Amino acid sequence: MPRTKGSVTIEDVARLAGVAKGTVSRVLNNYGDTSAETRDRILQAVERLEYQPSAAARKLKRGRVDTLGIVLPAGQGEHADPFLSEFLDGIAQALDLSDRDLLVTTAHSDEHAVTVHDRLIRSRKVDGFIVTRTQGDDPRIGLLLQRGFPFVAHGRTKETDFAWYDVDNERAFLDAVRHVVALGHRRIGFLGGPVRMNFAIQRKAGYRRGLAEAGIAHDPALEIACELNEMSGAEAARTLVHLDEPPTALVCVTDTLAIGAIEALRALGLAIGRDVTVIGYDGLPVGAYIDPPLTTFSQSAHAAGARAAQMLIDVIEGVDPLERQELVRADLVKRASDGPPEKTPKELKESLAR
Amino acid sequence: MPRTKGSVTIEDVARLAGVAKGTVSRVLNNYGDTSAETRDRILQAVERLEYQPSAAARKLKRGRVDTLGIVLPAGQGEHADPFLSEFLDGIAQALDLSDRDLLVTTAHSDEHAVTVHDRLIRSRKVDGFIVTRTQGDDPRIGLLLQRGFPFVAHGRTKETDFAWYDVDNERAFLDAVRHVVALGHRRIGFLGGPVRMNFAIQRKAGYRRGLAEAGIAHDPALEIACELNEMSGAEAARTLVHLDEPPTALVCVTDTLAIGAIEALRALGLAIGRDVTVIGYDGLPVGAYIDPPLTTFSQSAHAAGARAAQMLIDVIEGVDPLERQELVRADLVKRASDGPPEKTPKELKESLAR
DNA sequence: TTGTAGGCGTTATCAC
DNA sequence: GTGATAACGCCTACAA
Repeated sequence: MPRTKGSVTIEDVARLAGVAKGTVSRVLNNYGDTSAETRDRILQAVERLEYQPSAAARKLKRGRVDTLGIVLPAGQGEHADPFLSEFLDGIAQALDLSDRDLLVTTAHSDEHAVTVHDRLIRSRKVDGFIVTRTQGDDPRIGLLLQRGFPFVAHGRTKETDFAWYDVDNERAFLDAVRHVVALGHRRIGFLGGPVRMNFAIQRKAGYRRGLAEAGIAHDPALEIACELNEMSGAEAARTLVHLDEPPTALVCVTDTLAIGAIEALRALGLAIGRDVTVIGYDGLPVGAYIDPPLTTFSQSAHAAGARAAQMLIDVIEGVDPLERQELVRADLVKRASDGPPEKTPKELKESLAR
Repeated sequence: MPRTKGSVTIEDVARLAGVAKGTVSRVLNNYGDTSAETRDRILQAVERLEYQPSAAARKLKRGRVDTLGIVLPAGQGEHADPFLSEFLDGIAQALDLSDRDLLVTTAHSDEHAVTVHDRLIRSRKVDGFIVTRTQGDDPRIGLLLQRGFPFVAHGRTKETDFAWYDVDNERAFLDAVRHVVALGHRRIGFLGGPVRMNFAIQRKAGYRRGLAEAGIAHDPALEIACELNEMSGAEAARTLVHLDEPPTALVCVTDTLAIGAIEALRALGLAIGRDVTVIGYDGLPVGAYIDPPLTTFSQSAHAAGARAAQMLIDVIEGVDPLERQELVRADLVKRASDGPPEKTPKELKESLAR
């Protein structure tokens, strides 16, 4: 039976240093009222025994565990979400600087996610949560607000009275449309996301604003709501390109959709960046390795994770959540999947007919 | 009604049920010596108050936290390792079934990794570790063995007296060489990994065995040790292809290297799968989206994570670690980056000279 | 400046 | 069967 081998307690340290455990505790927590001499003696004992306070005992007394929690969507069909990996890495990096750790759990549905958050709160395993992929009306956030439990959301929701870190989605898609319009496109398709996702709503708004700004009439046929996987993107691209007046540019709500679209269009013999322009969003590393390399908007998942973690730490330490709301811009990463339209929609249509 | 403040304790439940807290505890831990009547009354109170035991207090008494730990390499240069993401997802899935959680930390060097493991052990935040990317001589495993702390390694080391889950790396690379030999290749390059990594050593052994089996003389110039990123793979590919007698097939120790190699070779105007065959290893989803889709060996990182987690749980619960050692096979995932050589090495060389 | 003691929420060992 | 009560390891008033 593997058991925790004789872990050193504060008692051991006290004995070795010849003081009471209370004194050891005070030194370790920087009360500053201990004499330099005993202080040194205690620290030396700590060093020698390699003493570290038990997280559990400490928690019991102080009510903090120095652990942040995150509940991820369980991997759908073996494919881990690359955005989340980078986001996690960013969190871990920020935590490393603050001697805190990250508890990771997964959930396979919205209700399950709420259950898991609740369990973690009640078992007091974490001090706060980072919530990702927020929805317009998010039950997790509802729970957290109701419980008064610290958290930071990556992305806003309808209600916004809490701490969040978000990308200016609307602005990014406005910029995307401006970009393709500047290239000469007038017929611009939009591969959107599930309507319950808040970011999908915001990005669609940006797309429409871009059209309006350029004086292009909005055509509902050019907007498709997709699931967030390649297949869905491929399907949507095929649908759009077979319209009577197909778009010469596709603005996609995520890189994953864009990659699926590119796959499908190439299979139809179209030259990406010349026959059809495709623009993604996320700045995933994968994007650089597909053919042609994907032009996209990048929000640095890594930076987002790191910043969200730090914001959460602040909130846990008592900062007003409303003082921790940050909106950042996504930047265009110009690669090779965009370019001036070499065909009119009509010519595009004809080239497919052959 | 769940109150926002002051979490429910066992005391609250006891009071509501009109019993002593000891009794509540016994019911909750299935001692089975309680009368059916009080049992029901207690469970009802638990339900009503939505009581959940405090993990910290429980830990203090029982010495278990129901939390597994993993220390990941900190993301190098913004690129999260896709293998690890899937591995994590597998762990999470297994844990979901057992009401345990996963504590994730990162380390930016080998020594740091040891420090972090040590800190986690001493602060008793986890019951055991999953160790990934083992090295031939691994300091983390040294520490864990010395401390007598439960762990499972994904990959073996020199010493193998502990629980591990590993892929038969040698066999996979033997198979890889057999595969390209069967296609007609005789000049076969090897993009290896850092020599301290155990899997790199094993894969190289498989490669050499494959050559020997086919009666092909081993040429040291065809073997290159790379770092595990695209750039390194690209560089190695360029070096090999510019040899006097370049290889017509490249067997790569990871998909990441293979992807880098493909990038570089395509940039030189070579047709992958015809001029040069490239084979990877890992079965990363990305591989399916590059051009051409990467032929690779798949070990299902997801399955590995799930299995490793379950093995660790077994070990924590007292199973002899030596009874938890598993070797699995990696299977060839045939896509389109391999094929019969259309050029001899000499012709390949000439086509590059132009 | 330092020692003593009570309590955080559980579980386990006693009595009854 | 069930109720007290003593730990578990730490922090922190309070006393000395």
